[in-house]
Amino acid sequence: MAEQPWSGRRVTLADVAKRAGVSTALASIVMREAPGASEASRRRVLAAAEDLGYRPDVRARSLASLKPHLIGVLFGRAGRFHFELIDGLYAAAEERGWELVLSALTSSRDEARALSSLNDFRFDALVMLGPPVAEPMLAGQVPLTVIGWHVDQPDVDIVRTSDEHGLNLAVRHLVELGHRRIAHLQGGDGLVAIARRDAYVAAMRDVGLDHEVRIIECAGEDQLDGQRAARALLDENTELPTALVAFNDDIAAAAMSVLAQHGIDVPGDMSIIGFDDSALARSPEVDLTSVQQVPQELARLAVERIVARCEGRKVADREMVLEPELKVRSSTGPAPSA
Amino acid sequence: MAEQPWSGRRVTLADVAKRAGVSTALASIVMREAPGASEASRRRVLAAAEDLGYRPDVRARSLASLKPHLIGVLFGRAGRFHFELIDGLYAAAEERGWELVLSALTSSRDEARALSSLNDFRFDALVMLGPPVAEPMLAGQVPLTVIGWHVDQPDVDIVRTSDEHGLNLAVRHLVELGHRRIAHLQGGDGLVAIARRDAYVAAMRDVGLDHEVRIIECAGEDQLDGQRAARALLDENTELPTALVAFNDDIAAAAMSVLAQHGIDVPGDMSIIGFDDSALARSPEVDLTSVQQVPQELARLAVERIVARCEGRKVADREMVLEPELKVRSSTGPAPSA
DNA sequence: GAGAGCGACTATAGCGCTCTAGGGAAGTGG
DNA sequence: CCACTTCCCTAGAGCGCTATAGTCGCTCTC
Repeated sequence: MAEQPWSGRRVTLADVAKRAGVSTALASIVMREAPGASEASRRRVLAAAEDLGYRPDVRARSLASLKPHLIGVLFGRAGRFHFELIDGLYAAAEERGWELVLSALTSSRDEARALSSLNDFRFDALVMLGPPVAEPMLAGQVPLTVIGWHVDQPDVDIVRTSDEHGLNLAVRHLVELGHRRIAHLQGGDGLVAIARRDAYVAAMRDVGLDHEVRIIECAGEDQLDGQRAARALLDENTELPTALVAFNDDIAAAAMSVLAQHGIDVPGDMSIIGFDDSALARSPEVDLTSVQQVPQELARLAVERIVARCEGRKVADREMVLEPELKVRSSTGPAPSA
Repeated sequence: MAEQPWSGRRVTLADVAKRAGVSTALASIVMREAPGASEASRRRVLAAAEDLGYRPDVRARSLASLKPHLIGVLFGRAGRFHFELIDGLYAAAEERGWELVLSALTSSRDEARALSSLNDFRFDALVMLGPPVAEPMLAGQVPLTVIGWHVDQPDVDIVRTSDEHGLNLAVRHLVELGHRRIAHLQGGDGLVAIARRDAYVAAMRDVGLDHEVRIIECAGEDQLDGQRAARALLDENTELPTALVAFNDDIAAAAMSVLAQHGIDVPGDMSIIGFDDSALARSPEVDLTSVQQVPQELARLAVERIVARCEGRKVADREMVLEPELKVRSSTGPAPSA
């Protein structure tokens, strides 16, 4: 009865076919870039589609097709890094004509819930961005790719930046600058935070500074957490480190500003290194030396491998680890001469 | 109970119908809670569905149905508040058997792009969470609801918290405590920031403190922006305000910690009020007086009104404005006696 | 000249569901 | 006993697309 005023009938494949004077089957062939159409009709169909402003209906397409070309994406509260990952996923998926179906993990919506509602779309592969869990349910039941951390389960594809390599670069950079008392600001007790902490410890051992290992724990990975940790460090009244390697850029920047307020010069008195190389680190006011993660690249690799897997191609290694670079900026400098 | 839902052929309505010994039509009636099934068969079908672990295929359902029961959601980089909105939307939609289709707005994926990919799902209503734009495209073409800010266009439903009322509460609370020099920390130049700033100015006028209006601009709405602004304020070397009303909790908390480091006691020397009443404000270490927004409530109202609109019911007012409460905590106190 | 092969196209059967039209059985009223 | 409901229920036609199995001219080969 109440006719929806906004609903002009949608343009369908049949409309396009009619206008181009071909069958819907042929129009379909053209639209999905399948072989079997002559150049002439290909052009005609494409022109008709363009004229009518035709866009295929994802629901119908994925229903009818054997492979829906749908990637489910599970994400948590998106910090900047996660958000850029999503951005990258969109770009990579679009490039291949795949669609993304997002599902959020919130406090009141756990993994099972988010998954089952995603499942109602019948995706053919799943990407998890977070929150980092050690054992994703569904591992092995569906092609699953985890971006950003390591899981032990087999049958899970992993794409991540090497924390080991990143922290190695950071520590070595500092050592080369003459630092020895290098502390780590750990960002909470999440899987990633632990991995980076362990990587820091390993890196310190590598350069023979086991005995200098010093870990300062933050409650979480936000700026406020970094501030509190930095303040706690100053209050400790022990000998200060000459360099700090933080879990991420937020914490590093927050610590930096606390130090500045206490008259501690960066990098004169203390050097600081972040992680992610986010926009924050790159901003001129902060100008933070940081281990670079390239979310677009991680996303691209993840999609590439999902597509490969869905097409039945064999995938070489289950875990792809990108070796990050260290972006050196003005927050690191020579160790103060004792 | 449930089989492995992700391996092998999926359970369809036909399977459920067969097991229950009824037609798919009847099974469908039961599954979508339509009238026209006896209690006995209703129970039988439900049991069969449960046994098989059946979940309807959203694609097929929304394809076949006249109203897909799909709500498109456009969101930007989600801060805590946005994320809680999404959470609330899920809850409200689920309650009514509707589905959400999320689409992210990123730097490289503008409104048009995000919309057209959403459009491929043929949603029947759209919710925008951000970024706040003054004139959403698609206004009037599709039932559109904007959560959290005001737009002038007709044909757009609006659900938001009253900034006017919120800042009025904040200013009045401070005035009652004896404050006169009340400044505002403006969070960037977004639509919401401007609205809150104007609301602050109006509130000051209301209490006859026009001449005390003082606005401190932050570059954005993050904690770091708040820190910088607070530091700039202290550096100004002018008479300090005795109270600060911030754009949001993040900025307020950041300012608070800067003040603390400068030996300025909160609330002894200066009172601070935030906005959102986020988890941050509620945390015991921060314990910030804040204007409360209830994202779940905003989300619920939005969904309610979308459903109403799609069912052809008339909707009373185009704009719903929730009057927030002020949550008083320990960051506000009597003005220091001059 | 009969078959075979090939490229370009179409007919049509689904995909998993919704929903209208209608069927049969039981209940009601004259 | 025959309408006429009412209540359950089912058949079957789509929704917009994909994909398989053709059809239809051709050219090529022996």
